[in-house]
Amino acid sequence: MDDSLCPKFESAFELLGKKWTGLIIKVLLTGPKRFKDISDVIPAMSDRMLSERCKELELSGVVIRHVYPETPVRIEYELTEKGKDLFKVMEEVGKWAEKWGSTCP
Amino acid sequence: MDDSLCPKFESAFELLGKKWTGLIIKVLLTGPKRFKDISDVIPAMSDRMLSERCKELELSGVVIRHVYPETPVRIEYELTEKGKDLFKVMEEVGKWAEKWGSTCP
DNA sequence: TAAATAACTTACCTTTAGTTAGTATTGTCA
DNA sequence: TGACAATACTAACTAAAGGTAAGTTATTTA
Repeated sequence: MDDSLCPKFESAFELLGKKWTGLIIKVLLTGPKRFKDISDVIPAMSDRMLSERCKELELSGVVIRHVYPETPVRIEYELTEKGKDLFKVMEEVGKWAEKWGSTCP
Repeated sequence: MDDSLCPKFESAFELLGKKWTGLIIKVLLTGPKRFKDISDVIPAMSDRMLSERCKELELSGVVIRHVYPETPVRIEYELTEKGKDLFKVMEEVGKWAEKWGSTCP
């Protein structure tokens, strides 16, 4: 049988298999958020990382960055359709996490 | 509303949010595999990484390491119930990857 | 006897992530 | 007015993770 991995699957995990990415997406599934809002929910993550991940996620088409030219300027990050489509993935991760609590067997 | 992240969810992503982990689990979902078999399916990953990840996955109760004292000794890695339970997650990642091909919006 | 295979380990170096501090812009407080 | 605070970053530096290549042990095959 063909056990070789699908390249699409591999590239999905280039995204999800990076530190913080999953958590950022999870947070954005609750609606568009400002930089500060995301960083408040994930305090262990540094601003530098959040900034870097947001750029990567924008590049890969998972989030859009909205600039509202108010005073002071407001910037929001929102999931695209592609991003919102990760809902099911996150839901299953949530169920698994709930069931197994993680760490101990 | 409470947007704070569940610690269980966070710790799930300490596992999945690491390079190679997702791919190794995906491979093991097709059945128990030897070290060499896994490394053949994921050629971009080094032996050092596979060795390190296998230990981590064993520690977190996702895989069991079977030693068959034949000559030469045969070692197989198999998913535990906890590991097999990630099937749904992987299935959803697969669907998403299939739909969005990854990278371009 | 030489070379090969499985399952790792070690040493070394590069890339990624973490920490701390700083910047530009605007707003608020005394 | 002047000091301080908030937002959304960036820069500089250190620490940790990952990559590369070679070595190890035991056994088997040519």
